[in-house]
Amino acid sequence: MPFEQKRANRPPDPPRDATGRSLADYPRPSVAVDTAVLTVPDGIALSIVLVRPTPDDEPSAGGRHRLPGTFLHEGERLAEAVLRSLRDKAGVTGLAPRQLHVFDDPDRDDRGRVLSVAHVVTVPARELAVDDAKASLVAVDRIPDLAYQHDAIVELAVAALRAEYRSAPDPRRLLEAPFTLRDLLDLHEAIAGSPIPRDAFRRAMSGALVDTGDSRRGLVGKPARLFIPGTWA
Amino acid sequence: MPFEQKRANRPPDPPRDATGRSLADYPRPSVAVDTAVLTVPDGIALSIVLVRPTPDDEPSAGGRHRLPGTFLHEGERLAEAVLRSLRDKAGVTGLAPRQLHVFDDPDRDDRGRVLSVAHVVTVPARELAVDDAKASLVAVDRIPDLAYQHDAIVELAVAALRAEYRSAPDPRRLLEAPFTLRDLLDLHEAIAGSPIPRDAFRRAMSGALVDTGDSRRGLVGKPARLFIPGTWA
DNA sequence: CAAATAGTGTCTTTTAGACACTATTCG
DNA sequence: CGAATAGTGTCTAAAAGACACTATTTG
Repeated sequence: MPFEQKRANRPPDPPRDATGRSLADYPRPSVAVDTAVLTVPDGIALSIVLVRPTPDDEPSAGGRHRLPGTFLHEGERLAEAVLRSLRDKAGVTGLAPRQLHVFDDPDRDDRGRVLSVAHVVTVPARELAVDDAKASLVAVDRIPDLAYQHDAIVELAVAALRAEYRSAPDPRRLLEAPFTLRDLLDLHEAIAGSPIPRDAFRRAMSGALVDTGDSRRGLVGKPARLFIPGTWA
Repeated sequence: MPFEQKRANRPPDPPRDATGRSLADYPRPSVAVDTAVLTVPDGIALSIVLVRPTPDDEPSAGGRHRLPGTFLHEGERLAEAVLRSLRDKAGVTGLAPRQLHVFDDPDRDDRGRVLSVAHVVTVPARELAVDDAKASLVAVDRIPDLAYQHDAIVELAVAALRAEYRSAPDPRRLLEAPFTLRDLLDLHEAIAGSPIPRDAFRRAMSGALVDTGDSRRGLVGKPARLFIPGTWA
């Protein structure tokens, strides 16, 4: 590829600053986004989308799974890049990616200096359509060894989600309202990864929920009341 | 400046990836670091280092104060860039910068696309030597309007520090050990920005402190026992 | 009716704040 | 001694877990 052709893909040279230096004088690393896509498919296990290894991967990936990611395009916001990278692997829209951390290890990628901005998004299972040829859904306590130090991102993502769910009933709207307290308890136990006492949970949540007055019948037993999240979650 | 000379400052072209595309084909934004340097000078007010406006600043700075920052150099880690940017403005070493957030607004800087990675560092007042010609120390509840949306960074930095000090006596080693419980209380009140009940604080902290057996005499009153932080803080 | 699930009442433990008290120093 | 600061004991209120009980459904 001739040099001038490559150059055409670069952003135009920015104006000089007051000291006479252009921003082009500073080295510019490539910037990537990598995203932990979290969901709770069956009310049982907190799970994450992993992209299957492909022959196209660089050697440093070592045939391991990785998180979905992409390079930042020109003029693009980080959140936009995250959503773009997820459209093909899982038909999801309307998400709010949250930043976790910038990984800046110079030797993380074979292909040169790449800064990776790790993100987390949370998706209701009903809205997640994973392309099984490209990716798979794996419970977070069954994660294999990942490429590009993506294991660290998974840890940060899970910790961030757990922290959010400690202070509100359903801050990421994983449940379709209205829901029963049992639905909510199952969700919280899946996210926390540990059992939560039933009655204490009930009272802790009741202040943040609005009783719709309706009920839902199960297979057996007393019908459960249906709630919607209160005003502040 | 001739074109070839500018190019010499750029990083060497990285190798191609498996799809035949070079990383140079992706646009590469400039990357900056901006840092909230927090300290508690007199045991009274949580304060931050602000860089005075200079005639060299770009128009978008609007003559306002800003946080210390710099552009990322070639092959440099983000934390290294943070420490380098602080060496001249405040003679500090041995700090552990923590990332807060990446600001990616495309219009944030006049000079082109700049990603800014916000950081926070916490410095004991005794180790901070602010060059008064370049910067000043301002209490966080007296912050003027800042350039480059740096106000948002200050808020994140203060919130991060407050969260840290809610769970440990002195996680950032702002006090020189050994210290009295009064020293520690004053520090916590300065960071929290609100009064803390004396006796409850005492009992909450006692489990995380080790009594040295020594005391320190004040101007009047009973001498206070001296403590050092326990093993896990 | 029994089994299963939903929901409540009450006890205890823990924690934090309120408040009053004791202890030791300086002038 | 009084003023000032350091440190403790105890009461109360709020929150959380343990546990047992009641309530309502299906089969």
